[in-house]
Amino acid sequence: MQLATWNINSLTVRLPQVLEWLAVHPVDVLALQEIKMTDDKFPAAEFAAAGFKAHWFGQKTYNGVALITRQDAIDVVRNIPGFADDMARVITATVGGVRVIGAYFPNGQEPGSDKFEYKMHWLKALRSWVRTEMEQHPRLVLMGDYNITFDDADVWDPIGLKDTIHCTDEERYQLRALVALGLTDAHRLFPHAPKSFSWWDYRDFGFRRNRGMRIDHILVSAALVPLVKACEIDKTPRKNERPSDHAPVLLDLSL
DNA sequence: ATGCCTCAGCTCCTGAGA
Repeated sequence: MQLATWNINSLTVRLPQVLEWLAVHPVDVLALQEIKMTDDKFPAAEFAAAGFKAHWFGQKTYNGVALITRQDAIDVVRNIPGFADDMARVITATVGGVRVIGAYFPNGQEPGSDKFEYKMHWLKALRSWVRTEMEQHPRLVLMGDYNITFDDADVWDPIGLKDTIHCTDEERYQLRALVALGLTDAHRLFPHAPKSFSWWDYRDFGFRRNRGMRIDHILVSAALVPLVKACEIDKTPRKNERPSDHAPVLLDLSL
């Protein structure tokens, strides 16, 4: 079983690239973030023509998430039950016996800002949701754009970016608290080249200079850890003429 | 430096992203 997550920064613009990527990587589950469209605009027919089913949760202009699957997804839940939120950020479903949560974590903009406070509240609500889901689903994957680095190894310039957004102690504490529920960062189960990032700024040739961060993550529950065969960031789509600023992250499971 | 990209939208600028 193969799963992947990709923040595509507008599905309207990136649909051809997503379909092209799926043709090369026919994963069982692809979690998309920042589809940036209302539900009536979602290109379900195009995915169906390519052999994929889809569940989506969008909104106007911003945010929006989807799960693209080869087989049927069941028990679909949108956003975090019990947490009032006008932003479309989370979609959960069961695929092939695995509970999959695809999430677009808030950016937070700047420590101390209202958006940062919202990010902290959202992170606590998500943790509560993941805990609940883990109780019922031993096989669980939480993947998406976390907008948080684990530590300095995930940052191209840890000194210059110290205590800035995605790198603050508060955010990293919340990420560790998620892990403490019994999740494992699949990427770190394997050796990777130093400075393996999943996002690069569009500006100043960020990708060419590898000035990026690893903020897109795949966390797996304990029952899945022995089944993880590989976890890789695919930088190929970032080399497109009009790329997303994020690269997809792939997980290979013995399932 | 409030910018250097990129995208959406009540679109010739602004807000937001990260």
